[in-house]
Amino acid sequence: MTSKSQCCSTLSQWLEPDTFKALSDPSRASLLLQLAGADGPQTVSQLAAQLPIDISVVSRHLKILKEIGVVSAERQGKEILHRLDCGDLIRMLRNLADALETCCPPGVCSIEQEEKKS
Amino acid sequence: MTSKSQCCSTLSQWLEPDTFKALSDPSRASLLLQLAGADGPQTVSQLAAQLPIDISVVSRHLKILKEIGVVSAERQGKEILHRLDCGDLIRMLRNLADALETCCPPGVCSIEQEEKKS
DNA sequence: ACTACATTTGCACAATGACGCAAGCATGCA
DNA sequence: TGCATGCTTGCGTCATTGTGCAAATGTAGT
Repeated sequence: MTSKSQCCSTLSQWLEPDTFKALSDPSRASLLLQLAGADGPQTVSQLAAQLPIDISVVSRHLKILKEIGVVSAERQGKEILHRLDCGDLIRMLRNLADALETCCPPGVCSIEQEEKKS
Repeated sequence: MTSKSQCCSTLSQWLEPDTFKALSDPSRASLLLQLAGADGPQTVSQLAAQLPIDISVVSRHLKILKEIGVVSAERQGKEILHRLDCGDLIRMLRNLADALETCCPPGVCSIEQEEKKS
């Protein structure tokens, strides 16, 4: 009923632990960076060649990234091409930022509220 | 030199595994929601009372949330008041969203690129 | 059908992290 | 100084997860 409980439900909607967990591994972050930096879709082998981990591990990491929808894959002959597909992630990040801003605007949740610091 | 490598460095700047790791735990997400829903700063005891975990665990979770700067604390007598302080997080989320959008605009990284689907 | 290449899966192991309990530390009050 | 209250830290335990190797699966070409 209050705007507090309102913003809280909106916030919980975007505070998805599973998505954050998928992004919390350094190897997976490196994979995302590689995909972002490449000028075309990349095979598992190509991605594994740039990382100090086994190709089987890369395969598993890519599976996790596909599950949260930031990477999409497409078979092409013997190879499987991977590319970034982060439209959903971008929307989620912006919605979360908006929800946080609504929940705790500057001067309400931060200390500056009463200290008027500096 | 290319816009690809440019966006890639910007992206890596905001793809911080530690921050995501801190947000990837359900108990910590609950704590953030509680802080967002409360109308004032909360003590450790108050927060622990709403969760099915020991107060010592809550204390540790709050420490992690303080380390990434989404929660700030202030001693008041025997109690320690916690509040959301998510300005930095909001900025990080928006910067990451912008970096992702620059790196992989619709039609470049997603499959729609060549399929022009539907 | 056989072979070569690309990827995934089963298995074992080590590292990490969440958890509860008990003890320790800090603050305020009698 | 002694005691009660609020929080943090040390320690042991258990579940999860990242990892490599080897075997299995899938695909294309001979």
